[in-house]
Amino acid sequence: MTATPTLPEMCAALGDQTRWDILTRLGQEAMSASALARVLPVSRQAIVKHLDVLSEAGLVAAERRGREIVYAALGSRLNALAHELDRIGNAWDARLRALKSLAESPDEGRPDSRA
Amino acid sequence: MTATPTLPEMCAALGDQTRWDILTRLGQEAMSASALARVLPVSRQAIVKHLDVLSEAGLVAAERRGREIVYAALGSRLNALAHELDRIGNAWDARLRALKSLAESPDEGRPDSRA
DNA sequence: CGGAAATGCAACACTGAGGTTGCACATCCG
DNA sequence: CGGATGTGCAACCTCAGTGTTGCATTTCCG
Repeated sequence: MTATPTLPEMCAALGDQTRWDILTRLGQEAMSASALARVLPVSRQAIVKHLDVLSEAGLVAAERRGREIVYAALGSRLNALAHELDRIGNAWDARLRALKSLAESPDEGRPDSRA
Repeated sequence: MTATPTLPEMCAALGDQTRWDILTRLGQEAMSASALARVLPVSRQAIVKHLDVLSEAGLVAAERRGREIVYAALGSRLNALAHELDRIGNAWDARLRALKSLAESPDEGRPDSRA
């Protein structure tokens, strides 16, 4: 979590099936990397790397508990991303609607080209 | 967009800076691959590949106009993705809140607090 | 018609993401 | 203490994604 991750970085962090597998588990129950490795069909080291990426994106929180480190999924970052994507999507569609209405109503301050 | 893209697939499509550059342009103005190649610092072929990915994800629409193919950014898919991410994020946080309240008041735990 | 402009197809190169294995180090528990 | 158990670090491998170049093909316009 060096700084606020960029939008592509956030999406890239979420663009991997294994990471979603991890997130799904962590969304149900906080657990350690070793525990995840026991449940998922990948090595612990791979899990650790994914957890690093997810942590960098602010999607998981790590908490040291004795000799193990327990991770939990954080919804807040995901909600923030969702909000941003929603805004962008609305902007695109607004643009499309504007173009469409312009095409459908030719007398909107546009020189007459037909009659 | 053969079938509904999976969540990781959608995010992966959005996990590239160049594709965001393309989407940003297409969100402002519909244009062809060649036109994009003139504006962006990558070759037309690279643009075409990215447009294929974006099209597969349902994020852009292609329309043939004469000898060229004009692409436009579609906000609807992005809004749908945003909605899904928001739901998931809320679920995670709900889980966290449930655990926290459970830990603080072990006797008054409620299994479901849905409104 | 003839050329400019756009797309389509294919082979190729390079980098990095994802994954593995092996071992060293830390930490808890019986 | 001593053995599990968990984490940390590093070298290594493989392949798909990103990008390039070159050329063939389609399509419009003067």
